[in-house]
Amino acid sequence: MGKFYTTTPIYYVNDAPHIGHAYTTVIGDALCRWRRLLGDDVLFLTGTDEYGLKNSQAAAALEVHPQELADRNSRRFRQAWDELDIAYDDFIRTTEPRHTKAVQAFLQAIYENGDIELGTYEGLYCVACEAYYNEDDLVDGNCPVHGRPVEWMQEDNWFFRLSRYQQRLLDHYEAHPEAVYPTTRLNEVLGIIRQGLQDISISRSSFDWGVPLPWDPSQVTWVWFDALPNYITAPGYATDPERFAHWWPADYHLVGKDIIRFHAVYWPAMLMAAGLEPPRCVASHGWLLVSGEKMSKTRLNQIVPADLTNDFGVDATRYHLLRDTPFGPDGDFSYEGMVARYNADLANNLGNLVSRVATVVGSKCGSVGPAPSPDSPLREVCEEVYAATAAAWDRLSPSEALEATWRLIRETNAHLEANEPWKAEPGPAVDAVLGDALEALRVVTVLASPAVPRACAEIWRRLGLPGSPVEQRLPEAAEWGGYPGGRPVEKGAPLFPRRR
RNA sequence: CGCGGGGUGGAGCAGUCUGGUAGCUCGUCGGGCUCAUAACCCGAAGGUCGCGGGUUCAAAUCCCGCCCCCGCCA
Repeated sequence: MGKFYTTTPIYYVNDAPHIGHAYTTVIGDALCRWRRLLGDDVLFLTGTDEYGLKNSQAAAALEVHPQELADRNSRRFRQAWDELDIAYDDFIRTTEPRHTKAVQAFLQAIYENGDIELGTYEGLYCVACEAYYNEDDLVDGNCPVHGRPVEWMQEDNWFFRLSRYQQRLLDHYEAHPEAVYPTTRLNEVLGIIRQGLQDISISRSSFDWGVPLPWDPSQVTWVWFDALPNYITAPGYATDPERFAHWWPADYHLVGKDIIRFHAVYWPAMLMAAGLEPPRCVASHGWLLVSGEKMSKTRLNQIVPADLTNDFGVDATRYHLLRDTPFGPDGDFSYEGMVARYNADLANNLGNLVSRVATVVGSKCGSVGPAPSPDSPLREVCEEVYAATAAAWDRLSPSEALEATWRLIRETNAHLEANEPWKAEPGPAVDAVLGDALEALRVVTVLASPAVPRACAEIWRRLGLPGSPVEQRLPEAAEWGGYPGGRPVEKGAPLFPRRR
């Protein structure tokens, strides 16, 4: 089995977690859970981005030290992920010593390769963006993104010679078109590169909340140049070369479409400049919109994960994020949509199937689950469903993976309907039908466990199976006939009570 | 201006690369079932696939033009 290293962006700590952050993180978590089922050696990394002018200013406004604000908000992200059952392997904070060490080694390597040089930067600067603007980019003299006044800034800065990497990046993407996903984003990235790359200023002397440049401690590293290397810090760059060699390059950097430029243009060039391999794939998803609008603090339309987990539960929240929005385009989140999806897929299909099977096993089999029949018509469905589910996860399409898995639930409902075991006298025929249903549920429970881990563990238990779904290994665990029979089956309360 | 994406039954999507009965989920209507969380199953209605040309025996699918929506240009 292979290694599988996947990252989420590290989240900026001047903001509280909302479902946009949760969306990326849940996708990464489910994907990694899937790979663990396949037996892969998995490293799933998330964390927080804590340096930079914005954090410094946010802290000043609260009259606390930036580190204190970072501590406070980083904890909020951890809590949010705990509440969503995110099984990260490492949670990195850019203010940790291990990261400082890695960033400085990384910068030094690029510096020694001659791709960081001194220059002068002056211009109109938006503090919120931490970026300079041309005058004609401004809207009414204000930042086009934030609508706030810009400031005239001038500094002697260190520049990364990004312009030297234009051709190498194009060559890289020609050789590895799979390195940006989906293809529409690759086209966008190629467009950005072909339009010409400018050298970028990577240091700041105007404030000190950042990683000092190793050769010029009067300057701190620009926040993006410090943030991106978190992906190499965690697997051990500059601290554990052997471990780093095992994990790098990353298999997936999951990112929102707004930061594709940083991840698919700057970051690969930075890695090349430091003599490292670029990531295997930068996978960019769209935004979760709320009523067609981007979530933002100023619009006050942010939805925090706890709003949903308190109301619907952890599994339902995870399921909705994974199932409702295809990976790639923007998706629109709505409460109504979530209720509809919850009722249709979780309550009416999965939850109700568990209930009806358990009830009939109770009345016809004395609550002892019979074994499935080897030649069940569901057997072929099960094989097709596994193949489709696995293929969908492989192409980073959780919504399709779940859609595929749910087909087995529908077919099982139909199979029960066709045989009506509740009408028949107890006996081998009834046993076979119910054994088939139990077996289908067993497979569903394994396949759906990356998305809805709690419910799947509970169903597993109610079926009388030993261990838990996460201990199973694919593809064997999806092969027909794994339900042993003779196990006590428990009815239990509805897993997903119908809403409204 | 340029670059990229999108426009498919009431809603949300797939199909477009590799032309050839337009598929899925939800919703609606009719029927069945009454084991189950008024859930489940079967069937039906509903689309000139943004518009106009072209290529072809045949186009949602290829080509040309246009309209509308969105994103990128930090």
